Amino acid sequence: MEQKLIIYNTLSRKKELFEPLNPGYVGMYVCGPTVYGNAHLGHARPAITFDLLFRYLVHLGFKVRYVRNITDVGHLVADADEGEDKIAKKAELEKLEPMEVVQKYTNNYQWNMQMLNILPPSIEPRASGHIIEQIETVKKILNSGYAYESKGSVYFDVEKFARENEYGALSGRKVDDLLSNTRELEGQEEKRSPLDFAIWKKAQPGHIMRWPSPWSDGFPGWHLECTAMSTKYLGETFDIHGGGIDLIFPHHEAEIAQSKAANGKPSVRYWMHNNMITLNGQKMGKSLGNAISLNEFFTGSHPLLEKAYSPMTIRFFMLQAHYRSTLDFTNEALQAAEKGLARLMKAVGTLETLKISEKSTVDIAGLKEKCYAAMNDDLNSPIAIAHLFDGVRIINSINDGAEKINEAGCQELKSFFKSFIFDILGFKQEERKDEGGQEILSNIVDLLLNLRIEAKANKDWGTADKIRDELTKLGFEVKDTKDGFEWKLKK
RNA sequence: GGUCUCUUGGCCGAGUGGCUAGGCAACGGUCUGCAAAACCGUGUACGGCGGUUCGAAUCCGCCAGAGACCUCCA
Repeated sequence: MEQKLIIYNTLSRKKELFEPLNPGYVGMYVCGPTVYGNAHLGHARPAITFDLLFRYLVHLGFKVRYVRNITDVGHLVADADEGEDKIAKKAELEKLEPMEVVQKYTNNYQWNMQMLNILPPSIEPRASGHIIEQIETVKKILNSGYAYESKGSVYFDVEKFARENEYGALSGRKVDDLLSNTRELEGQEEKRSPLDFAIWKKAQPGHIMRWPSPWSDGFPGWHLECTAMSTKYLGETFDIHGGGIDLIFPHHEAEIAQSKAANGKPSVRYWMHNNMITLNGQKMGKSLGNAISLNEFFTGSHPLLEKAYSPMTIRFFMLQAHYRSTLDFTNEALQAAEKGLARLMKAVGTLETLKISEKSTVDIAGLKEKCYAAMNDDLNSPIAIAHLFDGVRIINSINDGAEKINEAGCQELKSFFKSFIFDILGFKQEERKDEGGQEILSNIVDLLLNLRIEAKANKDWGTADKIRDELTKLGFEVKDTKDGFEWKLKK
């Protein structure tokens, strides 16, 4: 663990040396998806960002517990007063059990993540499986005096909390500013202040997702699950909390307040946030209606896509940008990424066949150092990848005889190059899909046999026989017919 | 309206006071009967106008444009 990892902490707005609470161990929590639709390109960004962090921490020798939740309850649809949550609404539309909807999209998400070669987290807890913990958290917050019950719902008292604690540090917001900006929404008379948010919500009569609690039959508030589950699995204070930059306010700010109110101390030491994917300069988001699902990327079935893009192309595309920058999606950029990745992977193959020389003319140790330096500087994967392409040039130059490498250098190059590409950046060799392979094969055999007909017409019996004999050797049965040929593949 | 961020060569994207990533495309070369592929090589760009400085894409100010958050959102 001689590498010094620096990460950007959203809370301090500075790059800080990462030092875990318990030496050698890291606890990290990342906000996962709300499973009410297929995962889109935007979901891939935090998943890949924090997969990179997870992989790198493990590579450095840390023992990491990585928790990424599945939100399957509690998020309210646009109007807070309706009390109808996203999952239930979708269930109504699709005439499915809420848990059926949740399962379907959870499966889809996990499958997409697997395609992207994202390692499964250590624990993937579901909000619906932690209702008891969330009720306990509500009780703790009530006991600390920072929440109040109102008509069966329980609200977090933001103004009281802010008077006695720091509130808004993560997002840089002040309570006064927030108050002056608040829109008046209907049906908020249960709350003392518009800034207050529900930590327990009484279910309306028609609401299907509901659980008993001391206050009402209802469901937990939409920020509470992360507090309850991170505390349960990582402790009251833990190292890293990640998520999309759009979650900073109000979600993460609410989490900070809830944890402090419930446990009396700050919960998270390093806050990390990935930036957004844009499409034609606009944020890609489900609610904006411009989200392209990962399934659509993998199959090319979206009007905006010129072709299908493989999971590894998408992974490479994202890692070629820093996680804290916005990344603009275009077909051109994705196709550039596809070609670049192919060149990188090809060099990995070439690496296996390099000729060893007595002396070495290349500096492998320096290259390796630069790659680590890039990763240590707030996971600068684009720089690391740039250096790996220097490695590609070195490998190709050795292969061409322009440079030389000795046995030790070659071993070092192989081990570090592969560990960066496969273990840390998480790329994998993709097999070409064999879809249409049969059709292509068939076309090729037809092509050969048509050539044979030409040869026969020219009385070039040598060529004609050669084609038939070679095909036979390969396992084909070729028969001449009156007006052409027939063939089939034996076995 | 409030808060914040961004503007880099044909495209995507790093960097951030002097050493001027990388990928794709383009161009040149090697190879090849020709072509393709592959490989090697080549690119002084940082929105505009001022200022600070020996020196600025990098710091400061103004202007223009774009975006994010303020509401569910990755």
